[in-house]
Amino acid sequence: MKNMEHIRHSLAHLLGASILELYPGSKITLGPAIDNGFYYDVDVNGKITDADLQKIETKMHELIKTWSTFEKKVLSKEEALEFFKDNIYKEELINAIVNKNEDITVYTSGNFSDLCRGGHIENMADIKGNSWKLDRVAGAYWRGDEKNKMLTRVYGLAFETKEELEAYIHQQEEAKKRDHREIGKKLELFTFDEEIGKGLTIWLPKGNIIKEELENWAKETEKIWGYQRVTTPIITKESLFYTSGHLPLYKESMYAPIRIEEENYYIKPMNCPFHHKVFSALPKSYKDLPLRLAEYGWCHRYEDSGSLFGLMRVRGMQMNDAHIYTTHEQAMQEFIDVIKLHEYYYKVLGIEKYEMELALRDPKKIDKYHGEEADWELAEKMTTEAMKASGVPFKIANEGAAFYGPKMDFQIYSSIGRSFTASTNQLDLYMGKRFGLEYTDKDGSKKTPYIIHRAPLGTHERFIGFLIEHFAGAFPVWLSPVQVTILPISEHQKEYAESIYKTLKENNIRVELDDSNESLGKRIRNAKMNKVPYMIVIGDKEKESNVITVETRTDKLEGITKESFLEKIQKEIKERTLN
RNA sequence: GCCACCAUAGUUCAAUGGUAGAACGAUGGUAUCGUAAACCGUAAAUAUUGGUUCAAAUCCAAUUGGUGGCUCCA
Repeated sequence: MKNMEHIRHSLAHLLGASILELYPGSKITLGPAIDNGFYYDVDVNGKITDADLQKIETKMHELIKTWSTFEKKVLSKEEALEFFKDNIYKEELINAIVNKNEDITVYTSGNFSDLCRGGHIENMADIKGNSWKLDRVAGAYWRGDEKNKMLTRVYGLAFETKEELEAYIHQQEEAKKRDHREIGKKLELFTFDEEIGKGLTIWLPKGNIIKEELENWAKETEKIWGYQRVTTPIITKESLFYTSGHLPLYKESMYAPIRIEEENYYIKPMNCPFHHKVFSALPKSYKDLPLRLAEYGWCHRYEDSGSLFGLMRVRGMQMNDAHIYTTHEQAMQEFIDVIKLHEYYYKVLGIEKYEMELALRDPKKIDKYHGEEADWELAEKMTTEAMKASGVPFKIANEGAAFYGPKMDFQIYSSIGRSFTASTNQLDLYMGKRFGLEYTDKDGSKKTPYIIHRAPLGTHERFIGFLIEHFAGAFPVWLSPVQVTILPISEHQKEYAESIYKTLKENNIRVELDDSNESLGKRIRNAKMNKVPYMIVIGDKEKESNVITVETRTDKLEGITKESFLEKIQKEIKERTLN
């Protein structure tokens, strides 16, 4: 794919050149190749909107005819600064190159020269005219820093052939059909309301079934895995968040305080400090550890309005949260157990291919992290070893650690390709000290527990958003809002249909009897569009033979009795079988 | 939050600055039907506020909400 990268990079040059011609006085900055094409970030003299893309594309087609190869030239710092004298961005880049003691190279094709490390196609004529197109306009901060000026980024798609480009575009369109926002609307799972507020989910009855099923599963599982449930308030006096250290760091993403009786109360953005208070409520012995405290805590975060995204990024969220307080000796095993718990959950949900990311400290933001160096080193060592011991595939990221400790994240990608953290498992050697938590060890000495923060099912908002896309709305039986639809062909079979409905209903199956005034074909269509896993059509044949025909999403089970169907579906629900 | 764009029945879409329409859905009725849309009728909308104009869904501004990115993040 080296060649593809060269093509994309060359096209970025062409894009930069075209923008300069159409918008004289603009300052071009950086234009790399990316996974599906290329972009160029420009400080535009004027304004580029989506409607202008065609114009730029036309210019590119015009210019490419005058380009052939890229000529390389090495410049001295002075020459380079002179060459790019009106461009402060290039000036910054040149100084950075000089600081790294690298050559300053400029590549020229046609009458366009750009500061560039190299990596171009040999001959521009080899790029097929219909294998690329401009895609969209976006904003991007210079050097990715929000304190800097926002530049205009023009994205382009580029592939080796026209067919590949079309296939990519087609695939993107298909992916959009899985978008949880679309499916959520069609299947009536959730909604938002302007008057209630941005990012505050309204779970409709059908979506709420999924949420509750997931919750029940987690409660059942955590009980088996030795967790105890607690309930803590959603608001607290501000001092709690000073104790935790969250307030100075996260104030911006917390809802403003409620002032009452001359005190400030905050709505909690996370549950941790509350669980620490549960720990310290009663004296603890090493015999009490590991102590696993779980809660479906209601958290609210005032996220930037621009970053909200369907269910994947919301302002109000219910987290599958728990904190595990351990002795120093137990911490590693507990961390591994949480990884195993993740594996169990993913297996049941049919999530087979995944890679965990172990987020360590970012050396560039070392000030962000609290606590002692020795604890950090230990925590990073322990988590790395635990990951290895677990056998779960993972990669290390030297960024993204929480301010109190390293974390293992499960990254998911939305149907349109955005990435999110779905689950998390964090080792914290710091907060225990901060909250003055202690337990009495065997020898009578007081020790600070280590804390594991974990949410294998993340927030249910995001996790269900992910599951909607994962299953494309066709949930396994146990999660399906409607599990069975019964369709009597005509009024003549209504009574028999009702008896089957009653049997299933009495056995806690989410069954619907659709005897509405519509044609059978229409009612079947409705059931299929609603992704109902089982459909039972009742006609005279069934009524007389006292058996039923059950259709799954893919199969047809003929002539089974309602008793054996009930047994089958109950088993599938109990075992949370995928289908 | 920042850059760009978008906003018409519940939904998906129409409508040169000059009478807001359709389909599905909802609802009332007719047909009682064997595997992905039966037929007839009814109700229902220009996000909000202000401005330009003889006249605004259409032009302008602000607000609200959404979309694609950037930054941030479960």
